[in-house]
Amino acid sequence: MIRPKAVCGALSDDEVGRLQRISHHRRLTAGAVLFPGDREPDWFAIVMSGVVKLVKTQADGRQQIVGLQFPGAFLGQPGANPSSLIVEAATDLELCCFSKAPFESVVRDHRELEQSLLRRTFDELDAARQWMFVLGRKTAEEKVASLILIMAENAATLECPTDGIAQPARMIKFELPLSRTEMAEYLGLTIETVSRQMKSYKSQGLIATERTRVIHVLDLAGLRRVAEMGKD
Amino acid sequence: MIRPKAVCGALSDDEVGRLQRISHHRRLTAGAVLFPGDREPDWFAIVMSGVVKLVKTQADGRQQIVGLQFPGAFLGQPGANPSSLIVEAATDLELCCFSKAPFESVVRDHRELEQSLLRRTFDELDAARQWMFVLGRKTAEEKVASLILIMAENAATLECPTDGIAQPARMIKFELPLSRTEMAEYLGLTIETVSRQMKSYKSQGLIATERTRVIHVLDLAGLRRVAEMGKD
DNA sequence: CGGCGTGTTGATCGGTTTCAAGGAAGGTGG
DNA sequence: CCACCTTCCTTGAAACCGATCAACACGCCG
Repeated sequence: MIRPKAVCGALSDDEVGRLQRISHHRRLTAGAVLFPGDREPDWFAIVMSGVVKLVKTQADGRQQIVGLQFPGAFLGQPGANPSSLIVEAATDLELCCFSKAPFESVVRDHRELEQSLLRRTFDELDAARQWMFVLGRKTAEEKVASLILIMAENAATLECPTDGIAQPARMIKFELPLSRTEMAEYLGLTIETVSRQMKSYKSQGLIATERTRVIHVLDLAGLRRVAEMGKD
Repeated sequence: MIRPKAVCGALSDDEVGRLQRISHHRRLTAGAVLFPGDREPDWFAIVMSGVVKLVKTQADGRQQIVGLQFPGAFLGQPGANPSSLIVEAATDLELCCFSKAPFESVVRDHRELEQSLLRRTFDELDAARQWMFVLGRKTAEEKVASLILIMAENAATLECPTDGIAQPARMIKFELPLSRTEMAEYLGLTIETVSRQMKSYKSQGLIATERTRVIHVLDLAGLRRVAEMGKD
């Protein structure tokens, strides 16, 4: 259940009911574009399952993924200036969608929702800044490890919502929601460098892989160490 | 006058009056630490003049500036989870400060203020993501040019609040609020690389400098071109 | 004058990109 | 079921950009 993680976690049951009445469920397949980024979106959504990527592109074709949205995340910025951001399904997706006008009217009637939105946006901002550190100051080796850790953390909280990745004993195994290309676009690297780093972790016994997309984290502490300070 | 740019731009005169009654003016000198980042701040502020830097640091000493706050910006995140961010005066500063409890009570009574805060935070998030593109995908040459452009834009809007940097004819001259070290920390580069790029722009006739801190932008369009796609 | 902080310049090194080729997985049609 | 194709990923060699190391210049202040 993802309600407690989503914006609606701040609401009472009957308020959630009102939201549900104006919501509609939607399924999308990987690669689908939710918001093309060139016009004002007229709807919002909560991610129920799957992963969404936020992409900045430049005329010459360079792309940078500037955010990933996991289940529980809110898509769209009610009342904000439009931002040129392409929002795309990284995996198959389940969404809980709201049309612009009805949702905004619910927000008007429920201040807690707006506050929840503000808190969530502060968290997003913090995550973005954390990632700016990764982009600006970490080596390729540290970057790729950092990304795997984020994915592992997400996978762990999805399976076991209470305690995240805390308990050390459990085996961590999950499917990467990103292709090598997407990993590179998130990390500010090339796919070749990503590939080489993955190989290096494998030979160090930190991870193992199945079919390139399924990751076993064999040495979580070791991976953390690498993500923080490279091979030293 | 910076009121229209700040959060209080959304308020009526007497509401601004109420804010003013709970505010106190503060001056700080460059280098002063506003929030050390290790404990919950118990106050907020609006930047009246000067530039504030937001810094992420790691145990091994690596630092990344993850945001700059210019006049009109709001400091602090009412109701957010604490984030480990060091907030520091890049230049001498004038602030309009609010204690936590009184400000939050004004926010409770004035929803427009909260909405304004949300909109502002969406804008911050957008700026952070824009900068993630710079950090992840731009070359050193493009990075430094991008930074100079941001500074120029800010300087222009400060002098002439109405129209930003639009008019092409006017001479743009301003003092850099950042040292070479800080520029490097914002760009994910070393000071040497920043220095070399500046030299290169000078020899290309894009900029001129006085005493290393005062910049004349001689060819704004050229600088924009370089910031977007390097020397091609 | 000498010392210190800040910025510049030069030489060299190394990590990452680039370029190029090969391999594995999955889908399609015969 | 297999040949073929396409896409994604891996691997290798070479080139290059930015980092590192080191020395020097400049302004400032005691």
